[in-house]
Amino acid sequence: MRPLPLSFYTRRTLTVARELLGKILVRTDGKRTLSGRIVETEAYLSNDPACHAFRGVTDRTRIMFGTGGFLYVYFTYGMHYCANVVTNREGLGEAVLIRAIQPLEGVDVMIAMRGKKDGANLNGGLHLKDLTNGPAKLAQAMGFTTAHSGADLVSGNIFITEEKSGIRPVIVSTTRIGISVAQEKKWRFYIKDNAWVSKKT
DNA sequence: TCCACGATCGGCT
DNA sequence: GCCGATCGTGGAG
Repeated sequence: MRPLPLSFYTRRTLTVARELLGKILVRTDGKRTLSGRIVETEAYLSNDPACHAFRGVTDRTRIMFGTGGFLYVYFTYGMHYCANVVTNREGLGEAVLIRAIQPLEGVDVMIAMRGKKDGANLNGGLHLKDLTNGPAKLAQAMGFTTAHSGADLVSGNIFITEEKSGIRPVIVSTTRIGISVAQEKKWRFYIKDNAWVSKKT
């Protein structure tokens, strides 16, 4: 299980957003490993008014202006965290939002992180598909907060790796969710027919 | 300083 | 389908 190399991230953001689909997002502490297959992403570009980096460098967005291959986590709506992958070259300010993953390893831990009881039968109102089918949900399940913003995805214990099968997923591209500007750009990508993709379209 | 708003979610109708 | 929670961020003053 090797992290994707820096060269994966330092390409065009739309390319990275598509190619992240089917890859495995991993967080490990040496004891437990949490992982999930990335099934939905959104691209945010430097000339894009919906992008956090659009208005230039701030304390929050500084990491986006570095080189690709780092994690960017932001806090929103007073209660949620969302995880992004910084892409392309230094100085641009581009990233890919990870919108949904299909849980693989550490499902019991993810359920606990999501604050629901009884991982055995999921009868507490939490269905398995609701565990990580949204950007704030997967961040909570993986335990990502702003403390992890800036994490090095190439050499750290949070990383992305190739799927073993190497199967190329069927990709759908459509408009992004939850933005008030640049709504026409079809920069949301997801794996067709995957149950973990977020519902809204 | 102040203040409007958000790359969301879950509960309620 | 609608609405409230809840607070960091950044643009305005």
